[in-house]
Amino acid sequence: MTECKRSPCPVACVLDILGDKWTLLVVRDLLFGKHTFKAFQESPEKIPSNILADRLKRLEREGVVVRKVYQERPRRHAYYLTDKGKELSTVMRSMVKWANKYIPETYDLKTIRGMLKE
Amino acid sequence: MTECKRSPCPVACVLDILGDKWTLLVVRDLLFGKHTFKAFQESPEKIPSNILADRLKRLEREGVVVRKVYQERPRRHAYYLTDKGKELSTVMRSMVKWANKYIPETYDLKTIRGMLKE
DNA sequence: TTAGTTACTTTCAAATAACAAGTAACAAGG
DNA sequence: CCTTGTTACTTGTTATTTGAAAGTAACTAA
Repeated sequence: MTECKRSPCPVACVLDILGDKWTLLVVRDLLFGKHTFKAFQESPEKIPSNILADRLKRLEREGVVVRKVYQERPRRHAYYLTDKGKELSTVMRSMVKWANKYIPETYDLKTIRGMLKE
Repeated sequence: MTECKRSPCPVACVLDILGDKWTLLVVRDLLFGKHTFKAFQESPEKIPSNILADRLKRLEREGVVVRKVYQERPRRHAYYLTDKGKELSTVMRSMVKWANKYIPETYDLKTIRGMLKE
């Protein structure tokens, strides 16, 4: 079973998992304590529901996220980061540092955490 | 002039610039000393030429890259990272660290540097 | 019975990506 | 000169992905 990736470059491999406009925002929400489909949808960027469903599936397949039943009747699921997922916090923080330095009017992490809670 | 971004979240803003499968590979090549259109095309992931042209334009517009004439007759250009671009090395390194830990058979930075030189 | 909630899936036009081929501006060789 | 080669793109053309809206399933509560 040959794993089919573009190249053995770690950057390319990360981009095969996270290289799009939405995936890392879901990871951000998970890191900030959001766990349900609805909660992700309510974030300020307003991710379309079909894209969200697709990205959650992909993250689960990649072992970044696990899905757990949190309620029977009606059956409802919640999403959690695995250790692999949790360690993306370092990648995210380096991005935040860069953005705060070079992109005007971006909030810092604390402010964002506040925004997502409301 | 209201800047039109999805949200003031630094993660979202970074993804508006780098959130796709190719852009950060061009930045990687630049960090590793590649500077010409042809050199980027020769990297192992084989970026299509129209996508490369588009990404270089976008990176220039975002102030991550500058284009300089390195030869008149025929006129030829080379691309270089600005300070803003160079500081993406920290983001890239955090990705490499994560990939080396969680994605099997990814090379380390030194090996990749070697691959890109040949 | 009707409305509301959550977690999706489906539909479809529009945008984007991938692949192949073409072009411009020269240089070098025969 | 004329052809071949090189670099840096651009232009089609087709394939895939996206995004907005609407629909569905399985309930709960009024």
